[in-house]
Amino acid sequence: MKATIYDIAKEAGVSITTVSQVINGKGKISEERRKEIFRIMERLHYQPSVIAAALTGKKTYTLGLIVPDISNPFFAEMARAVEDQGHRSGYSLMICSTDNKDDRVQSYLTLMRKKRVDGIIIGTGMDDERMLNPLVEAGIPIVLIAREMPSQAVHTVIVDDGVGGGLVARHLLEQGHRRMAILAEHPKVSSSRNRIIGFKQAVDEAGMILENNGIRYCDYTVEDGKRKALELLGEAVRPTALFCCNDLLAIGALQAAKELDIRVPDQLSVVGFDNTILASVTDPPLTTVAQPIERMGKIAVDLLMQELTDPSVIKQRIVLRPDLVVRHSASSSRPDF
Amino acid sequence: MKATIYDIAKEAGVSITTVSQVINGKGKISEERRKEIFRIMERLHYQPSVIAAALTGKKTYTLGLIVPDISNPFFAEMARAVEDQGHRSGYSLMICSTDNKDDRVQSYLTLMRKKRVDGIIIGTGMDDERMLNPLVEAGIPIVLIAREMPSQAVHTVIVDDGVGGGLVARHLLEQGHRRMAILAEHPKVSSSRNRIIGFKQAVDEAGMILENNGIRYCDYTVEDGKRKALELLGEAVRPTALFCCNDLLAIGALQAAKELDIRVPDQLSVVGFDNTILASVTDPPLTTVAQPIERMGKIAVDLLMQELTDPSVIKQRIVLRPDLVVRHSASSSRPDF
DNA sequence: TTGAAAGCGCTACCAG
DNA sequence: CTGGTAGCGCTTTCAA
Repeated sequence: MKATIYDIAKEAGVSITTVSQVINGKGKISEERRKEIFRIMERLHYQPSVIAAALTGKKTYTLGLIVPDISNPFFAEMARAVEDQGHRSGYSLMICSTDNKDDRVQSYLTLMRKKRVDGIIIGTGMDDERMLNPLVEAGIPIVLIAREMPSQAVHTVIVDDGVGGGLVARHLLEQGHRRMAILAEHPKVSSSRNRIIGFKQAVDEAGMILENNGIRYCDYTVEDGKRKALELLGEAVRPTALFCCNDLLAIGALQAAKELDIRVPDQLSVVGFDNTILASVTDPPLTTVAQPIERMGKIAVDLLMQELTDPSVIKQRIVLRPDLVVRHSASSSRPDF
Repeated sequence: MKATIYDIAKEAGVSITTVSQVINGKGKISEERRKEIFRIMERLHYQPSVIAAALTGKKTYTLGLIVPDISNPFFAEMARAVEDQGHRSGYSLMICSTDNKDDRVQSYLTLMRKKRVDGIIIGTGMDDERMLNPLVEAGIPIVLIAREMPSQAVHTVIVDDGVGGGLVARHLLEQGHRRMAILAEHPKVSSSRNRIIGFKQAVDEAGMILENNGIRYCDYTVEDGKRKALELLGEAVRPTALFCCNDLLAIGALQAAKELDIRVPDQLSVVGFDNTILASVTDPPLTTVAQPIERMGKIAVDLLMQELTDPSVIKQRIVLRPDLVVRHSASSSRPDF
């Protein structure tokens, strides 16, 4: 059977209290005893049970990360950043992919509560934001990453999506594009919404007009991006530029263009968002907006740690600045095509 | 404060035993009481503590997944498959990225023990395989995925790497390639080793010779793949084909070729391995070997579940067949270049 | 059908 | 410095 704290205590001829203190580096134990006890723990392959410790009112040292899909490079990179930063403070990471389905979100949220995670980082959207209420009321530290939910009093770490959208619009406008369409995520996704708002606003400011039917809402997949891009590019007067609200959609757009024998960037400019590893390997390499995802993950964890230390900290909303990464998928408009 | 089983019991005017039974669907409780108790749990926002349940000798319903890097698409896809299959049986997933560093592997392995996970899926290599001994001795179910460790009596799910290497060799050979070099992972990685062995064997069988200096060992990154490819392609008589032991390295090779103005596939053929999402978006799209990663993740979890149910099950070694996915990065050798 | 009581392994508080 | 003891929230006999 597994060794317990009792076994160690008995073997060392001390009380479990002493052993406990040695494990946690608390109290004052003679150096001699301490060494001896460590030796015995080693010999018996003893591993203190985090479970039992957690039950005693302490922490589980586990953080939950809820995202739409961990196999999506953007969220995978986010997970890595969160994992690393958490690990530095001794926390491990439980990941949950929701596919943006509310029932999965709900089921995972419930699970996190049952498992008593110390904090939750949420990078997924949900139709009904009230799902979070029970957790907030229960005082579980929560931070939203790359998402916003104004209705909830929780920490938030985001990139300024509006600025990002504006960056793209101005870049495209500068190159002479006038007919620009958008491949958006589902309207319920705030980040996507804000990117579009920023984009439109910059277009407005330039005195241009973006036609409404130039927006297509897509699932978070390459396939759907391709499908919707095909629709957009199949129209009589097709756009000369496509702003895609994430890299996956942009890749779909690239594939659609290839299928229609439309050359990128000569005949069509495509801009993505996120700057995942994918953007650097496409043909042509994707011009896209970079989110400082590593930073964001780090900050999200720090916020959690802060709240864990002092539950009364005021909720913060941290907005990072996105950057336009110019590669080769966008160039000047060529009206002659 | 959080509601406990006592609160529910008191509120319902029954004993905690009854509540416990209702929660777990055990014992015989009158339908009436059952309903009433469920109603109260709902009203008090009660969530049974998995922690407490686990302490009582039951399971934690948590699985550990240890990989080199969750932000690497191959492992991210693996994680997703494992997460989904685990979720079906009520398990959640704890992920750990080791960067292939033994001290990180060790630290995570220890952590999993302390957290009493019910099983561990290992997709990372380690220099010292004996690190697993304590876990095996402790009877913790372990399954190796996309890795092998003959020295350990654990379940293993892999793709037949030798066959995969052979597939690549024959494909390249058929197209007339004779000077072929290899971008390999670290020699300690069994999968990479076997791919090379299979590749060489097929070359042998064709009566050809592969020069030894044609192998470069790389870190698991695009950058290093590029660096080593640059070396290989900078030689006096450069290879006409590059077999890369994973897609990341293949992308590095693609980038190196572009930098040297070597056209792929006209002047150089590049073949990858893994068939991650990356392979479908490169320029040109990558010919690569597909591992049925979803299947593998599912099987790995099933094996764990099996062992959890019956610890005496005999350890299995499941070998899946890889497939060559022909895209556009490899074509016939053109000796005139 | 239902309840009382004995832990699970560990921490924290209070004595000594 | 070190030990005793009371739980933490839940499951599991064993009785009733």
